[in-house]
Amino acid sequence: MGRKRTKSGKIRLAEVAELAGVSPITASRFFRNPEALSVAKRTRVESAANELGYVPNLAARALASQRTEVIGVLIPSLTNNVFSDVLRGIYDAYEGSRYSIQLSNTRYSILQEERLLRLFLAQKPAGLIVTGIDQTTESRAMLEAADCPIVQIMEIGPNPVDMMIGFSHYDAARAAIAHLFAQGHRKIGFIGARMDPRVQRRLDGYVSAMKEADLFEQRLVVTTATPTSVTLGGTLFTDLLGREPGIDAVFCANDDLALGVLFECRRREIAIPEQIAIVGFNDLEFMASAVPTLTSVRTNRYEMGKTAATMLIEAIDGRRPEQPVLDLGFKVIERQSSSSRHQDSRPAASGGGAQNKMVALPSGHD
Amino acid sequence: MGRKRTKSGKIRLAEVAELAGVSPITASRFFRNPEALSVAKRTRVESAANELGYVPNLAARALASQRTEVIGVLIPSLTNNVFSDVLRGIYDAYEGSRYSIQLSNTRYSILQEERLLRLFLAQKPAGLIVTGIDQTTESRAMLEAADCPIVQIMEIGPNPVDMMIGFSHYDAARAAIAHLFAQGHRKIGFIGARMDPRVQRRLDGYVSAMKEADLFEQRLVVTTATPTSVTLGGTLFTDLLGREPGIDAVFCANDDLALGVLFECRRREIAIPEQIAIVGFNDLEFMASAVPTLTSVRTNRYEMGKTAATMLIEAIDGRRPEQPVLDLGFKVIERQSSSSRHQDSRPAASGGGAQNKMVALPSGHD
DNA sequence: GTCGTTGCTGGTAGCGCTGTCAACGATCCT
DNA sequence: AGGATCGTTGACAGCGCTACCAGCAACGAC
Repeated sequence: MGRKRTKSGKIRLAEVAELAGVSPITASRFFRNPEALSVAKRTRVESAANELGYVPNLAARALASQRTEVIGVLIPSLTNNVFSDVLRGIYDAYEGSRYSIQLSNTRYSILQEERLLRLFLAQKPAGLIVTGIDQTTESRAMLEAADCPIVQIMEIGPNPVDMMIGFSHYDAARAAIAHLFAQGHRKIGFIGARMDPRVQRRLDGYVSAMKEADLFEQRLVVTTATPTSVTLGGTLFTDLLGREPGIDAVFCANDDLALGVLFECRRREIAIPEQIAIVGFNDLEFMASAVPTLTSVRTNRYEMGKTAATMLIEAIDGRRPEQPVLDLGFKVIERQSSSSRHQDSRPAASGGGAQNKMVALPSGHD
Repeated sequence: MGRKRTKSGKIRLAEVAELAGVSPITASRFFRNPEALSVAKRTRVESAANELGYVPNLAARALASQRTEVIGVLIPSLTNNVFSDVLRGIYDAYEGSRYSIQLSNTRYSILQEERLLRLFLAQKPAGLIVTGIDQTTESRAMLEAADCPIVQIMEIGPNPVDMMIGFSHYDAARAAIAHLFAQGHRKIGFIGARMDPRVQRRLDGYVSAMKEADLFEQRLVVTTATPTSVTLGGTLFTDLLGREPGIDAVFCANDDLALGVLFECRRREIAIPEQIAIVGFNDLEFMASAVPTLTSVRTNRYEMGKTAATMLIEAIDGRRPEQPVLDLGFKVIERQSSSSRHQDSRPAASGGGAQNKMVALPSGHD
């Protein structure tokens, strides 16, 4: 009871209050809701805090207030370029806000995701960002029972838990195939790696487009559960050529694979796009400077992360978006690898909310 | 005072203790040091906790124990492949441990790093991982005053704050140039982007090697503060060719730039390696499957992250490594792009602790 | 002049857990 | 047998902050 000022050299709120000549609770309010103080006390507390170099104890705050200022982020991979762009957007959006990010890696396992979710929710996060729409039943139940805002990112689908931001991988794949059709290609192969739910939906889009044109054959599809890589692109393409030497185009489920195909074609002296056209997915930076330049489906990954984080913060602060489901769309960027005219960077088909407009959830494909 | 059992439906340690028929403090000990309990009580508490689905309140624990189980990680970039590999190693090492990771992005700014450090240290982290050895004086002082283990990663140098794990970028660059000399190259250009301290040291290594051979010329060096990209590799290479058309090799400060150079050469129909040899840095996955395959300096990024995290946890638990500075070394992976013999993947020079052995800090270059 | 009403401030009482120390029986040694 | 030691357990008192509610002055409406 008799303790006073710094007991172990560290500055507590009580010290700040004492220096400012106010009660601790008034000093506390200064940090949470400065407007509630009179201007005189506000400046007194502020200068006292600065003078002492006060930094609040987050653990004490969390314990007393029964909530944390932590945002949980669950992503499947730290390595994949796609997620690093999303993450960058998320971190950028939180810059300067009072929230901090707790990142965890599910390694593409929904069981791992469930385990992490349980851990996160026990600490009462201020909000949660989760990847995709394929949670376990248990995870889904926990998410719905959670009393914090939640954003699902990377794709859109029916029945959002709360908010959702992404685009239709299915439609994007269909647009890529439509582009190849428009260029006169018919025997179009598909190569995919990892085959997580989003890659699977790209495959579904490919299959549906091919079936509609009555061109689908199972042997045009080569996939593997192995994580993606450039080298793997070459391997899968070799496999595809072995099964069906007569293909005239390849749709790659991501750009790493597409680059691998490019190199494999070079190795085999296959002319691109004359003999085989290539279309990738994600439009990573290198696609535009490859030789030949590579067509890809551009996705707005950075914006996705940034917008998700922004929406989440707004929702935490009580300002829920009028439209909780946001389709960020995609755009087929036509380049030399699929253009008979050898032109560069002509935007072709696009879909969803490509102009970053808020749009209603398009009727899902399932 | 009169409260009892779940006040708001949530399970506290007190509930677990009550169900197990022990005092709260005994239940608390079960989670921190199970060996201190008799086997009978241990199993009783364990089953009670499982039955109730107890999850400890981390904020309360942190407040009461005056320490957190959070490891702070400060890295300059989330986008750069190099750091995502390191991060993956760090996250893998923490998997299953009781620590959690708090990641922050300094954006290559040592002032930002200082700000973040202040924030982190105020929360009494269990340990800290920081990138590089170029902190501000203020940051350095804070790190030295911190009462938690600290690992500096990515490079090694004199005067570690505490522990250190990395390799000599200077020596690695010298080895790359030595390799090019051995292949008969003399007019060797350097291209570099971002020019963070580690890239700068690679440049220093290049300069010293060239000067020793009396081959250095300022116009062979093209650098920019712009962040790296494949496209930028082509641009810088174009610039270099403009200044000195007679170059016979390029040492690229990273692999993205090298890939850009490869494409630019293809565009200009410059034969690799006959007309110009290319050497990259980091040995990213795609280097081995490019056409031609690209020589690079392999660095052990994943191991670096994993080992750093492991060392840190050990140190937190009181088992300090006998050798606090660990040189993970590098290896020049010779491939077609710099080999007159057109062979693939012949390891050439290597340096530092390339065999993952603990080695003493080699005498620094500065 | 009285009665709200508003704006600001402070006191009290914990949030859920753990550090410290004391107490206890059991075990060991001389 | 007596004392010392060890292993195990529990009581107490906070950790630093905030939720809640009460108090008080200033003000306006009637």
